[in-house]
Amino acid sequence: MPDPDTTLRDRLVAVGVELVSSDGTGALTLREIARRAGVSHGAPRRYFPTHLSLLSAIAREGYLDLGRRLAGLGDDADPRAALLALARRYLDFAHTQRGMFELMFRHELLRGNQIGLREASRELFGVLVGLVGRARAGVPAPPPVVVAGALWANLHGIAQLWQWGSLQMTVQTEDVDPLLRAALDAHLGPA
Amino acid sequence: MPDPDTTLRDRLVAVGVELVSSDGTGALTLREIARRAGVSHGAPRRYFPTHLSLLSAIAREGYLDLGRRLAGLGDDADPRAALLALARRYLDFAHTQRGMFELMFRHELLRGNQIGLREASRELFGVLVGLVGRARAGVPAPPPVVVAGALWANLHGIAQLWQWGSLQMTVQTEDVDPLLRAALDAHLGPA
DNA sequence: GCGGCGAGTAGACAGTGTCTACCTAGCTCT
DNA sequence: AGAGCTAGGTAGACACTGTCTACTCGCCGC
Repeated sequence: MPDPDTTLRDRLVAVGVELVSSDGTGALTLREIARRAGVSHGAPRRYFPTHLSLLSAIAREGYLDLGRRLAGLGDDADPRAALLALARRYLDFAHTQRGMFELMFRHELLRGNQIGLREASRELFGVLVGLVGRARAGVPAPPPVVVAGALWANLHGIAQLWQWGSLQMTVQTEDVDPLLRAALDAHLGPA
Repeated sequence: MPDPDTTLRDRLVAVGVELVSSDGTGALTLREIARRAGVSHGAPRRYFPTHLSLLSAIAREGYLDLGRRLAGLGDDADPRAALLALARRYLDFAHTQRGMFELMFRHELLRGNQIGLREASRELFGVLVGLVGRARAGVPAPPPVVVAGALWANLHGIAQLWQWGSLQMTVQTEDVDPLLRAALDAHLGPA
């Protein structure tokens, strides 16, 4: 049911977001998106020169969503608790929004910086660096930016490996929380 | 130049390995592989019922390769040095074998356990657990298997994020080594 | 000698992304 | 008011993809 009040550009992106959520990344065909938006398969070309650019716009929506979910955590009084909350939300996003998460970190999309990932993740990373700095106040080395980088990588790796069951098989535990806590303790030092 | 001495099955996989190395995952078309193997596009079907199963066989080769590169590290006298070497080789593999690395961790391939990833990674993980256990001898908690899991995830995350430049942009450093050392120190405790 | 069969060919089919020619409603300008 | 232009979309072609099916050919055991 196409809403005539919104522009086709927005409708295409919205349809894509819904489609990747319900049917996964494999369903994100240019023609299928156009079909669900109620236009011919040539119409998207007016707004997106290539299929990849449309996918990028959809992925961008995912970054905005993730950013919204992690917003406001930087001001928490207890930086350590905030980091744990951030980690959980990150994992939860990866789990509940599988398709979108997969799309967001596709190599083809990120190469060439088609989407505003640079800006989106820089902001997100800034929050992380701030929290890490406060959580490790007084610890001289390594600098917060390095610890934050390693922590982000850790978080992302856990999300990735956990998602397809590689970790469940080796690490015998039914939820990620112990792993998350271990990672946080490791990077931030003992509580 | 098809070698008539090897079976078509092996030739297809070999061609795929070469192709993904030179032209990336996008070039791994069923028809192109068949073309380079010197057979018609229907021939692979005799050995691989579906395109995905052929890709899985190719990815499997990647796991074997990675396993070979990490082999022998478990016996090192200094477990910490061995872990650093392992981390570097893992990163080096991800960097020099981009296409293969990307292929190996595709969701579609891993879902359904088409390839022998379970076995391959379990063995690899065993080495990791052993090294972690020795490096943290005397430390009671958390158990080595959890630390190893977190460490593996960290390693993988660094490889992934580093590969597409997300980390270079935020963490301002030209090589990964500081990040690797920071991660190792974090998970293993101070040297 | 011959039937069966493993191994590969050839073609059809639906579906894809891209490109190009076309159409058409709505606007501006005289 | 009427001509012309253009943004926004249609329709079809093209080369390509993965899958499926009918077929052919050479080699084996009997």
